[in-house]
Amino acid sequence: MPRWPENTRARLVDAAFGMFVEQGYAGTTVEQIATRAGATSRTFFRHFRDKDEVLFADDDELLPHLVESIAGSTAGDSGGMMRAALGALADRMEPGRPRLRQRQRIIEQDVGLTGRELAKQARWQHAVVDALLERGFDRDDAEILAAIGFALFTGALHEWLEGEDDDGRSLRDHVERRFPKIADALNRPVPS
Amino acid sequence: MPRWPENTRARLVDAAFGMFVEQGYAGTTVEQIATRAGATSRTFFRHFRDKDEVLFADDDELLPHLVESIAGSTAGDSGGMMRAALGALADRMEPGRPRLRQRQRIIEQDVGLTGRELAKQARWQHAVVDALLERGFDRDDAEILAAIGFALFTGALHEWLEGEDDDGRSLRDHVERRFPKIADALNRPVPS
DNA sequence: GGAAGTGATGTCAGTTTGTGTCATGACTCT
DNA sequence: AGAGTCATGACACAAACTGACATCACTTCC
Repeated sequence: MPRWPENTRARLVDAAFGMFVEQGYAGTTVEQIATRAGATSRTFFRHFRDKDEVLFADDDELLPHLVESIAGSTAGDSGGMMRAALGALADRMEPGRPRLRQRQRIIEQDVGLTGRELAKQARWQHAVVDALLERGFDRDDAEILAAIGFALFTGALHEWLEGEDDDGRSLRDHVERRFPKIADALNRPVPS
Repeated sequence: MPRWPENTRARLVDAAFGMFVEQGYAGTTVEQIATRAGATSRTFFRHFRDKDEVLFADDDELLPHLVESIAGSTAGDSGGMMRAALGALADRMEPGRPRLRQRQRIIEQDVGLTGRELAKQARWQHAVVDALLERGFDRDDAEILAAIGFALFTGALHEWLEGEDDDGRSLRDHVERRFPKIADALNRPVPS
């Protein structure tokens, strides 16, 4: 059914990651990416709103799962709930470590990219707050819970990305290690 | 001693805010800003790295005060310490409400600007973590405290910005109202 | 008091990002 | 076979930046 190469988008993503790693983000041109992928810069911009978005486009797949984890949780307290939800998220991210590490290094090169990553996290956090509200928490509690959860998760994520591939420590391990430290902020009963 | 108008930078900032309010961020050109300020776009880019930065340039003045609040705090527990530091920060921001509100509305228009604002907040949060480490907290505690503090402060900030100028509720009021909600996460003794 | 800096600004040409518009040509459907 | 679809290419263009050089009021030093 495909009339065209069909994987153009994937080829563009691969080319972009490759060139960003080799030449840095600012040092590579959309034109170069497109050429390497056998396409035109015009085609690049049809697939991705801007040069940035090639790094963020496939990111939002995980969010629905996270929200659903919270909506469908059977834990009795907020701590168990966040633990289960963030653990499941960690499991889904586990196989992507090499690519995520690459991506992380690219993003750190550029203030704009860093900002966009944070904006994405903020969107996620907001979605989690909504899910918690839906679940019956009041707004202040929901916001604090989400803030703590994300602070914890991003801390764990960075530690995990800095580790070696064969260090035997999963992202889930990193996440769960941190939970006891914040136990007293996370021991509220889930509203009935 | 000034050989040139000397306030070029300030004129550029004023022109930029004015045009962003009137025509939106994306809808105004650096050329237009520069012309309105009686300058050239080349001059604009000599004062500000990008079009964005005219909105963020003067922002980091407050950070040193915040860090110093924490370094010099005499409170005995983490809650009192954060309360004093964030309260002092709120006081310093109080007079700037109209401009801050303008700025907020401009930033909300654009994903990139939102991201940059978040990146700035992250830098601040990181500086606060460092200050807490310096003060003797362990890293995990410092990160959680800073995360909670910023979540609380930005929530209060948004509420305050949405209020009327004459509603008699200071930013400090908004901040302090939120403290009791998170008491159990903020009752750790300051390490000796 | 004049010569030699100094430093913010202007001018101009060029690259890169991003968009609007139309053409192309393989593929689908009837 | 003919009509329509649709991802892509080609071209032109605006706007965001950058590098190189010129200017010219003012300072400094002799």
